[in-house]
Amino acid sequence: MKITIQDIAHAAQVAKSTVSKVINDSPRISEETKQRVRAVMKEMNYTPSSLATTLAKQSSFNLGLLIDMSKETEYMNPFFYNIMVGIKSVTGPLKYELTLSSIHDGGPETHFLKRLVLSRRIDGLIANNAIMTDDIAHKLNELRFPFVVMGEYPSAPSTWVDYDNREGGCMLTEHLLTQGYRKIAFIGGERGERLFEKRFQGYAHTLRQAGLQPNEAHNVSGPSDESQGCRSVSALLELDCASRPDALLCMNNYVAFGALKTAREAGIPVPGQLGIATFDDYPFSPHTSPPLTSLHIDTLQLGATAGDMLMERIRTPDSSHRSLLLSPELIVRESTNRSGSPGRTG
Amino acid sequence: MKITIQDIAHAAQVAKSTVSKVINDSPRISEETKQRVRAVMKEMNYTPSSLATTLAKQSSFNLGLLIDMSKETEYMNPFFYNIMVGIKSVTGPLKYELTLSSIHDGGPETHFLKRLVLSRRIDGLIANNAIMTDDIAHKLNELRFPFVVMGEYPSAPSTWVDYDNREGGCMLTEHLLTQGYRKIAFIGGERGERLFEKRFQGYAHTLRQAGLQPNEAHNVSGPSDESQGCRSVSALLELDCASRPDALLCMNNYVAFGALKTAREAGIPVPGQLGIATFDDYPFSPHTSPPLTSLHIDTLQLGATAGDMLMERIRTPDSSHRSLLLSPELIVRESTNRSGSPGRTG
DNA sequence: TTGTAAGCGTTATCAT
DNA sequence: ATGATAACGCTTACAA
Repeated sequence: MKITIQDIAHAAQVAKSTVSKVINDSPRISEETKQRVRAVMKEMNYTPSSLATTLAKQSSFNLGLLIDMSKETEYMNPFFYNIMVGIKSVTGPLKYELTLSSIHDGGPETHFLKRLVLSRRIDGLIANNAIMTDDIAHKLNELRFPFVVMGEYPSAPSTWVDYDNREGGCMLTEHLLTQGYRKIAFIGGERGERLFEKRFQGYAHTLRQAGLQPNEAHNVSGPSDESQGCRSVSALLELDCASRPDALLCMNNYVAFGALKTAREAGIPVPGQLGIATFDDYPFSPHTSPPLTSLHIDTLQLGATAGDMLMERIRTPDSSHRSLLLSPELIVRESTNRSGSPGRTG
Repeated sequence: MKITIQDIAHAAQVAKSTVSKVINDSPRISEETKQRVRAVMKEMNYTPSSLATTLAKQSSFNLGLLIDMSKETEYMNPFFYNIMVGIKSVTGPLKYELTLSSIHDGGPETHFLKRLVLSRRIDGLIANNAIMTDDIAHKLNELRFPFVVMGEYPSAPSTWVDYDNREGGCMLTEHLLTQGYRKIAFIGGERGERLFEKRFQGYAHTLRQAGLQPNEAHNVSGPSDESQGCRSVSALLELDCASRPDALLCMNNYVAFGALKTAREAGIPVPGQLGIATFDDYPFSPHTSPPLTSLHIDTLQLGATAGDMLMERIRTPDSSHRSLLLSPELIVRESTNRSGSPGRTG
């Protein structure tokens, strides 16, 4: 037998509307009544039904986090927990719950738009850019439904946050140049991948600023995994002294790990003869020998920012869209530390 | 202007109760009427409000996944995504949503029991054993609220799943013995840690079965991180030939990584002079040189099983509690491969 | 300051 | 096979 607002009203000798006002701490209720009603609520161990509240208030106080669980994006897996904690850290205190949803849940029949948005199960949505489409964005805008995209999404009006991958490319390249490296190769990733394009842009830009330019011979694109790192280094070692790189910029930890391993096997001293820097600080960077200079992304911060932006859109759904690029952090470690040594390679 | 069941009723010239029956595909409605009503619904782009359905049905069709976000358990972080996908893979098709919750959300004032359970926001709960207490378990049982614990939880009546850590300890030890290793040290972890106790039990048991026993001199407990792996190996290398171990069983990948690194620096060949096996296959095991023999835990399967068990409890809340130990998988790699060589160490 | 009554959008129970 | 009507448990004008 569960107790309702009605029961409290009876027990406290007031109308149920009065109880409701007490629950919501309305200023038009006397302190005395509040005390009494609260006492009764506590006494009877009463908790309002969110099912009813939700219907009456026409708001679920629930947010959606939408991802595509069918593809295991290398990206989401390790970072998901942090992103989620980041989101909750700002939405939790505001009493919002967070519902996880995969686009393809419940069969292709039930699009998430129906399942979550139109059915009013959620008040707002955070979605990865990997699953966002212009259609969806337009539809959401049309419905004036609050949403935030995680990851750049410039192709349709939307509010999004991302880390600045281009700037990241600049930072790493800049660092390598400062350390005296001059022939820097970018390894891992392929033309057409959003992440690669941005990062490579930053790299190329910074090189040109320094009066250098990407060496065509260094062009070894491919998947961003360990074996690609190995292959890249093997290939680059074949080059003649003049064009052989003295530093590597890696797409991620796996590529860097493979590169480091192959370099070691080839007897090339790192960082002495070959500097290695990489995007991401997880999972290997702090652990390798030598530890890798890397570009750290605060995924907790990313989630928190997405949460902030979503709350703002919920408050003011008609405000204009905005987007934000967060700055990554360069973590300098031994793999690029050539300070002191003039470091001529060849 | 959002359209309700009433609007559909009008447009289709039927009572709203009829529309409701069509929505729920009641058999007492003529095929003809169904067609017509469905057409209208599609036409008007109608989606039932889950807020209303939920109140009428007295069920939220929502499950809770409860964790403690304030402590970053090494455990949850990398595995969270898989666990979650596992849960969704079984609950999603059954039309349940999954709500993530931290125990401490919304201030200490609002206990999750109130926030989620008593308020009826969720129909069932999956919780990590790290946050479960006997109090909570009793309370949930008292409320006849369906819940499943992830990780062993024998101290109070509950339904739980876990991987069999004791068996894991047996499997790894057994494997090392089979490879001809005889002086096996267990490194990483500390007395009192649930995980350590179980794993160590399996290890010790298998040794004794083989007529051996844990060498007291091998006792180097401590945190389960890389530096502990390094320290342990350094310490063990100090021992005289007789008691120096010929194989290591590591609490996790970080310990193993540290051990491997130190062994290499000391010029000890792995697996020739020292075999190394470890719990967990993430994040290093497949990538090290040599790759590590490890005990893999299918976290997706863990989530899926928890989901299954929860659905069962929701269907039959009064069935008796049960618990399940899943078997881990041994992945043999080079770090323990001494086949062919008699492998005497000293 | 408190009470009355009409929603909120469904489902469920009866009649018909 | 369909329709009225009462729940479901809370909020919110509007009255008193």
